[in-house]
Amino acid sequence: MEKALTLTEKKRLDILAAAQDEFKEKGFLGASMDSLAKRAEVSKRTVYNHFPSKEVLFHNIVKELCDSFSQAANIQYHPNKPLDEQLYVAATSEIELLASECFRDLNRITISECIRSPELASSTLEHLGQQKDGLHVWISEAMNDGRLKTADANFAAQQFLGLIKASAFWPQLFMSQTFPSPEQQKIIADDTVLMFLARYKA
Amino acid sequence: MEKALTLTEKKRLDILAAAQDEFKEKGFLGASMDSLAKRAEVSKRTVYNHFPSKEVLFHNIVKELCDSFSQAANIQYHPNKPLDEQLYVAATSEIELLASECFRDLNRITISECIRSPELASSTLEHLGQQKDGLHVWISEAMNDGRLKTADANFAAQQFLGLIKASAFWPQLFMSQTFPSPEQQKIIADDTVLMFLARYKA
DNA sequence: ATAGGTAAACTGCACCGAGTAGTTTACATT
DNA sequence: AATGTAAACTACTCGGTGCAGTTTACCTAT
Repeated sequence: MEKALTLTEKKRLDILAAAQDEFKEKGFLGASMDSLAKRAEVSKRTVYNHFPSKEVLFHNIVKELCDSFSQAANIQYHPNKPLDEQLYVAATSEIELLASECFRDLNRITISECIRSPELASSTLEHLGQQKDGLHVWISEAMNDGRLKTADANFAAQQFLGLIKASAFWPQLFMSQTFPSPEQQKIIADDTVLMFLARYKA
Repeated sequence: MEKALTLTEKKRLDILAAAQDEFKEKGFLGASMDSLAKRAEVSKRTVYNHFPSKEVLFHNIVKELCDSFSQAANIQYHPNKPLDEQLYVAATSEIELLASECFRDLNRITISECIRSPELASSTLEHLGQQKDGLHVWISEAMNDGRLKTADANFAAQQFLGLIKASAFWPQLFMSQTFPSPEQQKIIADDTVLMFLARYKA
């Protein structure tokens, strides 16, 4: 079996792709099913054959985007490796996530809707909420190991991510700033680790 | 002249108040002029007597909210006072800003629109963009004074604010978390200053 | 394997009811 | 008589449906 894309399946993918573009451009309310169907080069009726409503289609897009993350990034605590080295890996992989096209797409689509729809916020969060835990657990273990000062590990993780996102997420999302270059990314990662360890290193 | 609110002026204020609620609840696209007029207990015609279009009304709301900040918060660098004390004031006043009802209203109204309308983003930013400069200048002066390690003052200011917003802004905006209690606010401010000085103190 | 037939999917359009921003009309209050 | 009002109205777009006719996919019979 080669590509073996039945026409129906192909149309379905066309619709999903077009819907993603439409929602990304205009948001949920601004998106129009007519315009979306035209984009997909598909009859509107076909759209409704695949998805019963605009909302269902929207949630399909969100779920699809949520699932499209390799979802690794769960750093493991190593008692013997230097802390800065391990944290640098964590920072780099977080920046890489923030830089990835699909993650930025997901946020452009969902975040503005989340302000007025807490259920969407919590469902997306829950749908991909593990990577935050990764860092939190790492910090906990390093604290228990006596290599970091004891403190609120959750709060510390929030600080760590806040340092990164302040330069490599929020400005790009709302002020359409360009994403940091690889050199800038390295500075951000280095400085985040530096600052974090300056505060928490035992 | 006492309160001397002409009936026309009173209606104008009713309309502005109702519009603010409507936009805050439903966003620009979701808001309806009919519902808004009903909210203000005013004929729709009256709305259009005061504001020629939905867009103009929206921009009036945004401008009004922008102007409603006392806009102090511009901390002054004092070569003799302790750094932590001065920074603590800065952190506290930033948190106070983030906590203020009108600032949160402004953000609930504008931020989701900013994702798809860069012009609105830049115009609002410009309309209240000075308080960022305050901290930036303070850090610059402290660096020139030799009391902070020399570094990119802009980046450092971004880190400082990022630490605060990670706990007292973004989670509340998108995940409708409750705002930190005064005790939590104190922890955030303390820890932000602590971390910042651990990294930058000369 | 090829031809033929069937069922499912797609198309394009007309259409529905609801709701939109914005305008006009006709009445009521002062 | 003058002003401001509510209600009706315009011209549209929206999400969603019904339907008639066409295309595709697939299974069967030769």
